[in-house]
Amino acid sequence: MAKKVTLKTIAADLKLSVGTVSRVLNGKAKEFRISDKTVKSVMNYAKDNNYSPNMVAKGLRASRTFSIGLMIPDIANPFFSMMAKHIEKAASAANYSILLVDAEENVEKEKQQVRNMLNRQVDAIIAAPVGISFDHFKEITKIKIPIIFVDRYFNNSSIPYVTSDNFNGGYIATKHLIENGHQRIALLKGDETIEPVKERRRGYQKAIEEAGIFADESLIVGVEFGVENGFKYTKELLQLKNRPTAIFAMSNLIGLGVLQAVKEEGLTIPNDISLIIFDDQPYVSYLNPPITTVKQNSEIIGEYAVEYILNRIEDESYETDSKIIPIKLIERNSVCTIR
Amino acid sequence: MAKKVTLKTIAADLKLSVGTVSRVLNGKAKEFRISDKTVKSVMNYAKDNNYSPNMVAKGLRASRTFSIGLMIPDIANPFFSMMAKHIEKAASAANYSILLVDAEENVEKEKQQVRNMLNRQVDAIIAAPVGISFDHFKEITKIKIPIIFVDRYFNNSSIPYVTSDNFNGGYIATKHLIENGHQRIALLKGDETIEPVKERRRGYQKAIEEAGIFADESLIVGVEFGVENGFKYTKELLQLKNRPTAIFAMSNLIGLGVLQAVKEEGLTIPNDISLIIFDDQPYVSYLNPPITTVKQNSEIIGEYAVEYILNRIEDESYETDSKIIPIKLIERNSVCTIR
DNA sequence: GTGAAAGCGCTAACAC
DNA sequence: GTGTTAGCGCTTTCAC
Repeated sequence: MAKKVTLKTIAADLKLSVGTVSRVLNGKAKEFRISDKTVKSVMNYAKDNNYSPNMVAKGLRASRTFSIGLMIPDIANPFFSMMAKHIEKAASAANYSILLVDAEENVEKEKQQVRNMLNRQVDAIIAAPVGISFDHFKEITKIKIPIIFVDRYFNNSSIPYVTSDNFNGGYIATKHLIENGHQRIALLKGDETIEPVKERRRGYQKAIEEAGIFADESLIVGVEFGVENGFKYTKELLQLKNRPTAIFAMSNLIGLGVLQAVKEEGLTIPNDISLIIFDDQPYVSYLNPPITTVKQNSEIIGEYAVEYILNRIEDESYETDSKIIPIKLIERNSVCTIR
Repeated sequence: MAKKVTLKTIAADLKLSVGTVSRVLNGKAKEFRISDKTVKSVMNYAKDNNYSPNMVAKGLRASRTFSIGLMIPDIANPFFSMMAKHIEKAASAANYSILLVDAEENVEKEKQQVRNMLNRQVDAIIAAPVGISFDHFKEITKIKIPIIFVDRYFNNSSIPYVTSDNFNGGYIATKHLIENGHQRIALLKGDETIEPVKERRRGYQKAIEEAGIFADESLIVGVEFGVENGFKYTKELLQLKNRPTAIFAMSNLIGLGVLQAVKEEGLTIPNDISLIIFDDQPYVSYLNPPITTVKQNSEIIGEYAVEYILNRIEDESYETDSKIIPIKLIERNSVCTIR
C-alpha cells in the first residue's frame, strides 16, 4: 500500500505544523501571509506525493459532506434514468456527489434508505418518492436538511417539488383525441395515490367534460405504472362490447403493455384504436406506428431541483414555490381522425 | 433543529461513559458483560430519542465507509441503467451505499471523479470505463482498493472484469444473418478503443471467414455508440452502389439511428435490409418490425460485480478470473431470408 | 461491569 | 508567518 499521505505526514516531513499545511492546501496562504518558501515546499510535496484530502474527515469536521441523496423509485425506467443523469450532472458541476438509491417502488426500502442517507450525513435529498406514505420524508424537514421532490410529490406536505404540468398533459392529450373525433377514450392509469396520476386524470376529465361527451367511468382503468398493468387492462378494454376508440396511457411502461395487448388481439394502431403515451422516449418515433406522446422535460426538472437544493444549502431561509414544468404534445401517427 | 443525539449526549444524560454506550449500541453488551439495567436504559434512550449513528464518524474511525463508487459512462443508456439497478440492489442488500457518477462518456470527468471517489474513501469501485485511457484506474489498484470493470474493460490491465460474451455475440448474430442467405453484411460499430467493440468485431469476422464469403472492409463503419453515429453511417451504407443486405448494429442507440436512416431513405426492414441489434431492450419487440437482438444479461453482470467486490473487501487475497457472461440471440422479424 | 483516553484526518480559534 | 490545540462522533485499548 502506498503509505497514505495526510496533513500530519506532510507536516512531519516538512517540519511544519499541520495547521500551516492545511492553510496552504486550502488556498489560505495569502490570508495568513505564509511565506512563499513554505507555500512552495508544501505545494511541491503535495503534488509529488499525490496528496488528496480525506473528505470523510473534512465532512466530520465541517458537518457537511458535499453529497446529495438521490432517491429514485426505478432507475431502470428511462424517464428516471434521464432525470438522474441531469441531476448528477448539475450536482457534480457544483462539486457535490450523488448517493443513489433505487427504492424498487418499495416504501419500506425507501424508508430505510432515507434513514441511511441521513446517517451518512448527506447535505440534502432529492427524491422521486414511491408514493403512498411519506412520514419518513417529513422527518427530514424537522432535521432541517433541504429536500425537494421531483416528478412525484405529496400535496398535503410542505415539501417543495418540481414536476411536469401533469394536469395540462392529461388535458391536451385528451383534447387532441377529442378533436380527432374520439368520444370513447380510455385512460390507462397508474396508482392513484400518486399525485401526478391524479392530476393527469383530472386533466383528462376536464377535457371530457368541456367537450360535453359521456364520461364513462368503466373506461378509466389501471393500478400502477408497469408494463403488465398496461397489458392486462388493455386486454379488458378491448373485450368491451362498446370498445374505446382511443387509449391514453399514463407512462411509457404502460404504453408498452398497451402495444403488446393490441398486437395480441390482432388489432392495429391507429386504424383500430388510437394511442397517446405520457412521456416521450427516444425509441417512440421508431415504434409501429410512431406514437404521439406528451413530452416531459426531465432536464429542466433535474436542474431546477439541484438549483433549489444548492440555494437552500447556502441559505437556510431560501424558499421557492414548487415548480410546474410545461409539457408538450408531440404528434406522430398513433392517432387517427374518426367520423 | 431537533438537537442531535450522539454517544456523548446519551452518555451524559445517562451518566455513563461513551464507551459503554457505544458497546451496547453495537451489540457488544454480552461480550463486555454489561448489566441488563444499563443495556435497557441505553436501548430505551436510543429508541425514544431516535438515535442513529453518524456514518461519517464511523467511517473516519474505521477507515471503511460501506460505500461503493459506481462509474457509468451514460446512465441514461437503458443498458447501463438496468445494470446500475442490479448493482444498487445487490449492494444495498449488503448494507453498502452507491456513490454514482455519470462520466458522460468523457474521460476527463471520469478521471476527476475517480479521484473524488477515492477522496471520499469508497471501499471499492465498480466501473464501466469510458475507454481510451485508464491510468486513473491503475492507480486505484496501487492504493489496494478493490475495483472491477463491468461491460467495458481493458485487456492490457490486471483489473478484473465482468462482461458479456461479446465475441460470441458478434459471431452468432453474423452467423444467423449468413444462414439466412446474407453475404453483404455491414457492421455498424462503436469506438474501437473499447474492447467489447473489438470482440464483437472479431466475432463478426470469424463468422464471415468461416462462411468463406468476401470480407468487404468498406462495410465496417462507425465510430461510437450514439444514435447519430448509427444514423450517419447507415445513410452512407445505403448510398453504396452495392448496398449491404443486412446491418449488424453494435448498440441499442446505434440501432435507433439505423432505424431512422432506413426510414428516411424510404426503405423497410427486413424487406429492403435486415437488421440485428446488439443489446435487447423492452421496447424492441414493439418496434417496426420487432428487432432480432443479441441479449446481454445485465442482472448477472451486476450481481457478479458486487459479489466480487464484497469478497475482495473481506479478503484482500481473494481473486477470481474475469467473467464472461453468455449472451442469447433473440429472433424476431427484422431478418429476412434471401435467395 | 464500566470509565478514561487515544486517535482516525481535518479545520479553526487562539496564541505568539 | 507559524505553532498548538480542541473537537467533529466514533471505536477500542487499557485500566481497575
